[in-house]
Amino acid sequence: MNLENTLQKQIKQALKEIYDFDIEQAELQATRKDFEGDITLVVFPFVKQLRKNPKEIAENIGAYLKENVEEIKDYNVVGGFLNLVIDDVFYIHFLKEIYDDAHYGLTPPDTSLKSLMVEYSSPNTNKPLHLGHIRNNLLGHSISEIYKATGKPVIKTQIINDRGIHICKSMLTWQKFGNGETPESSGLKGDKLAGKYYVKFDQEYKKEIKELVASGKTEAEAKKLAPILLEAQAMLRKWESKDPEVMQLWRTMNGWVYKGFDETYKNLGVSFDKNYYESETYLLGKQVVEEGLKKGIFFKKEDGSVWADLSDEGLDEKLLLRGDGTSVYMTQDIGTAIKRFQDFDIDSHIYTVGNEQDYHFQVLFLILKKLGYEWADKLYHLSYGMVELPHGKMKSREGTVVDADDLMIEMTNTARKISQELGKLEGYSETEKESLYRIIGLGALKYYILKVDPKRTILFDPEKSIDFQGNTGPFIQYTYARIQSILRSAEDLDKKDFEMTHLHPKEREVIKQLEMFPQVISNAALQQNPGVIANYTYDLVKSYNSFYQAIPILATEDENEKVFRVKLSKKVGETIKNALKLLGIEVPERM
RNA sequence: GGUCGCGUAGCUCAGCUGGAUAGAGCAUCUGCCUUCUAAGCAGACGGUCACAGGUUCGAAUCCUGUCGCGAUCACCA
Repeated sequence: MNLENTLQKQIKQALKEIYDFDIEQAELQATRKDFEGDITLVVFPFVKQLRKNPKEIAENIGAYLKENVEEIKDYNVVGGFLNLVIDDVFYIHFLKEIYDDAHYGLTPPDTSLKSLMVEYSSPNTNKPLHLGHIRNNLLGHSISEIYKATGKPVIKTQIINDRGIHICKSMLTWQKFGNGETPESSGLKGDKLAGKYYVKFDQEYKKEIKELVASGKTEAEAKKLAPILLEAQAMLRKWESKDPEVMQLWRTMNGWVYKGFDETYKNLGVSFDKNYYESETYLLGKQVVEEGLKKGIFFKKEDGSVWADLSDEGLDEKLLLRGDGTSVYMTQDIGTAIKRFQDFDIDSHIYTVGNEQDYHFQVLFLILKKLGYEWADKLYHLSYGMVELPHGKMKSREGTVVDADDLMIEMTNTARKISQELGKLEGYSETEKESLYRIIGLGALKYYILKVDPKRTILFDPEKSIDFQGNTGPFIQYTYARIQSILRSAEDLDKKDFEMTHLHPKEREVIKQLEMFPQVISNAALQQNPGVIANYTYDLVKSYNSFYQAIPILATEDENEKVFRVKLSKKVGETIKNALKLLGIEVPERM
């Protein structure tokens, strides 16, 4: 039983015995730094019913707890706050207790639970990944890791938007202007090559619009009549009728793109257990919608289009099938969701998708509920804010995107530059150094993005580099490296035993941070917010650094204390590593 | 216009399931490397928690309204 539970129980007992009063839950919080104590009970909530003054209640409970709970050494009362002082021995025992568990805080996979599916990334195959995708991927990957750490089995997936007019645009311009260019012949990554022709399409399209407007058409007409657009639309129709030549081109170009994506994913450190392809799933929802129509859940309009009426839920009517019977985005997502619950033994699903689609998911979940799927209540939209540049949103057609690959390279370069200036890597081979620069550079990038609450917009200024000092990934990694340095010279001290009864305040502070880790993980899962882990890790590291700087470790005279401090350091290092792993951040042995 | 989200120090962000005097980092300034890695530590400066009401013993946190920013309300995905 942990301390918090013990206290809850004893406080209940105290109120019962002293005042014959029952409570559900006592309000406990960490004691503010300016007061003596570790845990504080807020007694205000009882004041009204007990008709006693807060100070008196707090004094009585305090005396009772000091008497009956061995971990409580002392107490003091400030206003309606009962500050409890925990015995150092409790914290010392606590460290001993968790010391041998290398997975402290992490719950092993509970195979009796059904899995959670997490969808993220979900790119279009006509252009490379950019900073927005990086945020998406990091969030999806991290939330998967966090759930796993709570014991929940997780299946990671993406839906690849591999069909549609946007892909035909790239295909068409490649056919017209590409002269057979391939990733091999051009040295370009496959996704970059496809993206190049997507941009080319837009340029040609704009040129044609200009010409049409010059010849007397209105802008609106010109946009519809531009020959290159008509050609792309014709290509899409050919694709839908499985024209062999178009299919061949489509497969080839998508193949290039997948290879490019794989490289980016690998560099970013994310992966998927199962890929879904829109070309294979886009027709899935139709049947379900037609059945829903028969059951009267949906309705048909005069032109034959099918709709869901969500006005009872305060929303509008939503189109599910076009007048010509073809499906729309919503129809596909209905089908895909159902298929996923058929394909896998899952009971819940998280969609990592930008907040511009909040409405879409609100509607999707409602419709699935109307269709009677009991799992509809366990669908979540992990909605995150856009990554904006100083001049607004990124637009791939206008070339104002921050490319994912370029950014990762740039971060690695910055790490290299800083590291070389500091010059602390004597004895490392070039390969080791390069690997280290990558770990640090990506650590900075990932932490920078994940520490922010997902729902907030991130402003990214390419002119200002991402920090490597202060509340950053490298600061945390640096602390880890420092600890490893100590352990390398500590010989076998970390395996010895120690006896102690008193702690330095800095030591206390560090152990108190360690104690919070399991709770932090479940909080992060509950809030679906990796930032909770990031901020916790930062606090842990700050308290460790303060300890590190204030008191000697290896130079400690007393053998017991020395062993204790080495073990405390090792445990902090382990926890940093485990916490950063939840963010997809690696940890260096030196830096 | 309807709906949803956001607004905390010069900048970037915590805190928001109500509790004590609102916290970090960056930037600016002061100290600390002949002792375990200075990507660090100790400290100073910096706030009308957008604004106005309300609920409460207590509000940055909950409710209502106003203002500002953003998203969305496609037979696009």
